[in-house]
Formats: sequence, C-alpha cells, structure tokens
Amino acid sequence: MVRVGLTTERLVRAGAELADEVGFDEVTVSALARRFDVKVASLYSHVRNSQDLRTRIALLALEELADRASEALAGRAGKDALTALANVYRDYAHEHPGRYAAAQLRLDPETAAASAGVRHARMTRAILRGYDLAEPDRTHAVRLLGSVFHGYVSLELGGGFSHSAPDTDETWTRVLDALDALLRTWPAV
Amino acid sequence: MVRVGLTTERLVRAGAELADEVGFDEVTVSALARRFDVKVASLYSHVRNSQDLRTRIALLALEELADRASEALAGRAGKDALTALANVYRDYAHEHPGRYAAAQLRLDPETAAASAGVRHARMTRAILRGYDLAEPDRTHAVRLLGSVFHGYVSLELGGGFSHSAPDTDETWTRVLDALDALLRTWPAV
DNA sequence: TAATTTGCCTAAATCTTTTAGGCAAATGCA
DNA sequence: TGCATTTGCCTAAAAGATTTAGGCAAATTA
Repeated sequence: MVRVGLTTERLVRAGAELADEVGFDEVTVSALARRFDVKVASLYSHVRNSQDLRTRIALLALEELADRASEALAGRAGKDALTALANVYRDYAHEHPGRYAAAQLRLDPETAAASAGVRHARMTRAILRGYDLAEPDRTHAVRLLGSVFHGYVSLELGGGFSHSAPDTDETWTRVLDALDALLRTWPAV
Repeated sequence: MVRVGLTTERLVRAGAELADEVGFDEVTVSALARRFDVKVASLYSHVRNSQDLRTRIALLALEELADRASEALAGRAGKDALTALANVYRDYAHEHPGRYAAAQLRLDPETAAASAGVRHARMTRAILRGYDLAEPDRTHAVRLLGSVFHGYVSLELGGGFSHSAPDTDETWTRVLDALDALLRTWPAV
C-alpha cells in the first residue's frame, strides 16, 4: 500500500486548482479523490465533509487575495492605491476564477470573523485615508468600492460585458478614474 | 393513478419558490419531485435534466426582473429613474434571494442573447439618456451601474455589510446620490 | 366509442456523499 | 533495534441524486 501523502493542506490546495480548472461548483470530494488516484473515503480523514472542503478553499482564496492586496498597497496612496487594490482583485479573478468564486462563498459569522475577510475591509478603509471623508461617509465609500470591484469582476467573468465594444480594459480604467473623481468630490448630504 | 398536472411551467415556478426558500444551490430534481409528491423520473418528461431546470429558473427570474424594471421606469427620468431601477434590483433580491441567485447563473451565449438580459441592458442605457454622456462613456457608465447594482446587492445579501453601523439602507441611498453626482459630472479623459 | 397522446409509474444504472471498521506503514520511544 | 502508537489509506455499505428505458392508465381527439 503506497501512501500518497494526503494532508488537509494538500487537499485544499489541489481543490483550489481543480476549482480554477473546472469551476468551483464542480469541486467535489470524488473529483478530488480521482485527482489523487485514491479512494473517496480516504479524504474524509482530512476533511470533515464536502462543505468543509469548500469552506477551506474559500478561506485559502481570501488569504491569497489579502496577501496580494497588502503587498500591492505598500507604499501607495490616493488614486495609486485605489488602482492597485482594484487590479489585485480583477487580476486574481482572471487568473483564478474558481478560487475567486470560492472567495464569494457565504461563510457563517464566526468563520467570516476569523477569516482574511477582515483584512480586506481594513485595506479598503486604508485607501480612503487618501481622500477627505469623515464617518459615516467613509463607510458608505468602503461599501461602494467593494460593490464596484466585486460587481465589475463578477459581471465581466460571467460574460456580462462580452460581445460589445469598447473593450473591458478600457471601461475598467475609466471606471477607476470615475471612482477617484467621485471620492475627491464626494457629495455632501 | 391521480395526475398532479405537471408541466414545465409549473415545475419551473415551483423550482423558483424552492430556490427562495432553501437557496438556489439546493434546488434539485429530487427536491422538486418531493414537493409535488411524485416520483423523480416523472419530472424528466418536462425538464431535460438538472441543468435545464436551473437554466429555466434563471430565465424566469430575468423575465420577472425585467418586467418590474420596465414598469418602474415608466414615466421617470434622471435621478428618479436611476433610483427606481436600482431599487427594483435590490428589492427583488431581498424578496427573492433564490431567484436573484438564479439570475446570476452563467448562460451560454445563445441562451443569454435570447433572454431578458438584453432588456436589462437596454433599460440601463435608457436611464443614461437623462445624463449628458456620449459614447464610449455611455457604455462605461452602463457597466459601472450594472457593477454597482449587482455588486452591492450580492455583498449585502451575502452578509458582507452586516455587523457594522451605519445601516445598509442609508448607505444605499448615499451610494445612489453619489452615482447621480458622478453621472452629472462624469470626468473627461 | 375508438384511437392517440400525455402523465406518471416501476425498474435499473451510475455517481456522490458519508460512516464504520480494518490493516499496514510510518513514527516515537525504550 | 524492537515494540507500541499513530496515521494513512483501504474495503464495505448505506443513502441520496441523476438519468434512461419502457409501460400502463387517464385525458383528449376523432
């Protein structure tokens, strides 16, 4: 009996790759077992169940995204920082569509609170230090940025913008210009 | 043998209700059969397979959304129209989370082209007639609006904005204010 | 009323998820 | 080095989901 060397870590990593290849919805315990050429039941020593596997992939994606983001933000401020963060999300989604979909998985509150999700929130807030916004407008702006980043990327990935000129890169640039302008002149109540 | 009176129409409608109750991901041919107290195989006369069922639910949701939107837009222009359309999406998502999730299903190009999705695109474009935007900025703006609407609603629904003041209704209002201001003063290249 | 169509059935194959229990390889300790 | 323990992967098996094939009875039409 040859041991393949399964660990939770390796399974989750392979699951993330599988997600990028065939889509997050197609990530199943069986498919993962096939990939390791191992019986399905063997995975259940490392992963509680199917849902657990998916959650772990989501957490991995959130970590990776947060790592990229914090690196991209180092030394940048203002529009420079805004663009950098936005591109981290978009690039990651293009490179790793399955992982990106995983990152959207609804987590239960405790799990979410312990996840890298909180780092994301902090980083978006940090960007706004370059603009002159007091609470509660700062929070409104955080939510707007999150919505645009997530919304744009997921529509683009879902093909919502396809089959029409101008190309999406150009729109993306102009959208970031517009957001920057908006944040600089945020309308008073 | 008592006939329940299954039709594709009824199945899809019931599937949509099921989605709202238990989530779109949990919509399965088996669950639907249980709901009609009928054997699973009986559904396969009306629906090609599981994927077909899900696609049909998505198309239904897109139709319903487009109908609501076109009704809401009648007689409105400018910010009034912007707010009305935005609220149609948000309200629908809150009332019918499962259907809304279904509307996000990735459709193959031909299906998408034949769906109510094109009405949505037209309506968003129509709103921008109230603002002074020439192409390609109008397209950029259409995409921005789509991103914000979809992004905001899906983050809100996914709990991304929970556990923090100010409440999401207030943010929503302010985000729409901000978008209106942005469209009125869209930055030149 | 007879012929046809339609609606739901049983049966059966295949696949996924999950639990329980077991043997052998790797590891820790004397 | 030898033995005990832990760990990794196994077989077996149950339960649910998906899908196809073929059949009978009810509803519809002629």
